[in-house]
Amino acid sequence: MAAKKIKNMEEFAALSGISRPTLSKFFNDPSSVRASTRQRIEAALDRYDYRPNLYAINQNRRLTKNIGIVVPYLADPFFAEIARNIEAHILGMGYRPVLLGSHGNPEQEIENLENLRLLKPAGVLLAPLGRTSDHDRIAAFCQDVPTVLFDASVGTVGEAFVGSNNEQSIGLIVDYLCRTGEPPAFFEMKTPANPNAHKRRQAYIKAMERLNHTPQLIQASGSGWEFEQIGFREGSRVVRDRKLTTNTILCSNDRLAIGFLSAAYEAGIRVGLGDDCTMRVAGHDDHPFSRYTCPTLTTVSQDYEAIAQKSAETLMAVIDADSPADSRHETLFDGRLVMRGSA
Amino acid sequence: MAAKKIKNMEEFAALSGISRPTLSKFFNDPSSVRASTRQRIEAALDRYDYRPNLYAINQNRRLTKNIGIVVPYLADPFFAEIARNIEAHILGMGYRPVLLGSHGNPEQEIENLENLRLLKPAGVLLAPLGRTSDHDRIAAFCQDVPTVLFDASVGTVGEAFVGSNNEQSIGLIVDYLCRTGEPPAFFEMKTPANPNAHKRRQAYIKAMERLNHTPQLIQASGSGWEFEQIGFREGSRVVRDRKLTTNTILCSNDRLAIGFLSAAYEAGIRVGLGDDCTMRVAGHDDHPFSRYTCPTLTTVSQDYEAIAQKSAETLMAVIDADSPADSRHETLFDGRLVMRGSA
DNA sequence: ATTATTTCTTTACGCGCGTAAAGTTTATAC
DNA sequence: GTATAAACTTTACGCGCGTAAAGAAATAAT
Repeated sequence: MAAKKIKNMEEFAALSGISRPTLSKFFNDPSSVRASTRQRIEAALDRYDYRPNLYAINQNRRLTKNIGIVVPYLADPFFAEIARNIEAHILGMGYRPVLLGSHGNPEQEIENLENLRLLKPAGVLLAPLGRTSDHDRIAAFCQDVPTVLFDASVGTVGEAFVGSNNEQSIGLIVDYLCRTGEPPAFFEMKTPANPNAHKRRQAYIKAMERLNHTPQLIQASGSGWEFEQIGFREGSRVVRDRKLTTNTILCSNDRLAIGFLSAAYEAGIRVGLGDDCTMRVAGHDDHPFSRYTCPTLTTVSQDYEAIAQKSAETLMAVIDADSPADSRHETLFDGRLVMRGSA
Repeated sequence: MAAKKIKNMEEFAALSGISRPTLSKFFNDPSSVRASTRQRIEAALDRYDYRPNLYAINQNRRLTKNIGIVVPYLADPFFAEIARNIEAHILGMGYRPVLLGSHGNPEQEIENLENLRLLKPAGVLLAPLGRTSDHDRIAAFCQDVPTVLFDASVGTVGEAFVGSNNEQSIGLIVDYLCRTGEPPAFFEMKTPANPNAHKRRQAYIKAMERLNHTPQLIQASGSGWEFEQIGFREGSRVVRDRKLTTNTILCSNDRLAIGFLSAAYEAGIRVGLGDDCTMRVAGHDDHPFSRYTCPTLTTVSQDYEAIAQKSAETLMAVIDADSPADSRHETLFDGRLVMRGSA
């Protein structure tokens, strides 16, 4: 990599002794040129250090090699983690990931999509906000850009959906909790930001009825994405009132559970399985922090890596098919029980 | 916003009755055209729904309106939160934030910078990995692109640095801990990923000596960015061995403290200020989760918003000056003591 | 060696926009 | 009302690359 600064492909062609159209072919797909010329180009490349102008490349392309990734909330380690996994897969497939967070804001979500549109992406992986999303505009976007939804769905929008099987996973942990102690009450938000919450509530009710128990819902007020705070506030109320008919709480997600555990601790209530414990708490998602709560949180894991990989693969399939698919494909991954100290 | 799809600015010019060069001026700066024509354009804009092609715009510009934001680890809520704040400021200044995470990987960090280079950004806000960063290549990047470092510095690289005043903040909490109980031991990583860690260690030693106490370092082995895990592992060892000559632990950062608290809980040691407590633990950063630990974590807050705002403003100043500054400006924000339950 | 095939070079045009130059219209000043 | 400045229109070129077409060169097949 010498000092020489190279302005454009023309100049690099002159210096490397390869015609510009051939270079252009090479940069679009190195395997599309003869092995011998490829070597010559690569040799020249580390002598002269040239990289094609990104804007000029994409100007004429109808579609770029960009893949948009949109998640509802980047400061939530769950999404940060899944985004990280997806990024890696996108890169591995020779595409450029562009990561955007919606900050829990529907308008930001739409703006992210509109900004992505300007990038002429080959496709988009979208984890929508859910209930608060602007459904129509998301649908319109999916019409124009190949889009795979993950984590949460918005109606039947998008070419495909990859998520977790809430019925299975909630059933799993309800079974476990009932088998090992009192049947759980279900702790959730009254107006949850995420559509998975609805499915989880229904799955909870179904599982409880299957086991001949009466479902009991605890619904926290509050909105937004400060789940821990909501879990803490409502959790404090719950343990103070002592109106519960059970000592076991199943939280709709781990972040609520983290807040709940904190509230229980502050109230001097010992949570867990020990003899001195008076309460059990379980969560859902296997959030990165759930192994460091006090006590450590029993939960159902979502397979981040599997969801990431399947999402990326599905999008690639849609892009390669390039005609809008005749059917909308749904992939739901089963959860796995993660037994820790809290239940 | 009618159906009509518009191909390019030429076409929009014809439909709106405004010449293309004037439109070009408008899109680059709406206030640069007469108010009356501006209204005509805006009226046409929501009749026809046209947006200039991003790639064509940027092709001829030497610099774009892009601002790169690079953080070492997006799955760390601290960085996610600060990135979120910075993004908002960048947008408010009429620029386009491009957020990239380095996943704790120095090569990824360099690749992020190289990718940013292709975007011809007006400037970059970089929170470097620190010790493991490729200093030379970061320095080379800063030579070409106006860059402001934040959170952690790399030598004296970059046009400016915005961070926190570790000497003040560590001094603050050491003072507090000594005033209210036994002087703290300092819990940190032996080979910390972050250069702030070194400054904090030195600040701790200095503060202890100032108060005529003997510094005591507890250094956890392990590398990477799984701080909670390292804090948990080493914390378990510390509370098991009982070699400590003090009941008070000051952790180099909140994530270590979170792991430590979890270890203490598992070991049945009560942490906090109550009569039944045998240990105090404090952290540093006011991490988003530190208010939900058990007990809640006493710490020193970094002013996320102030750091974000100052970083963005400083970068703008550097960009507007457009000549490399004659001096490197450092801004250090003081920490604020956040008293919670753990110490 | 001859033919067929692949890969390359040469030449040329277009993408959508920035932007400069020269001339024309509109607003502001007197 | 005229003079002057500001803002606009018209015209034209360039940016760096994708890509098509035609011919030359290198490789593979016979």
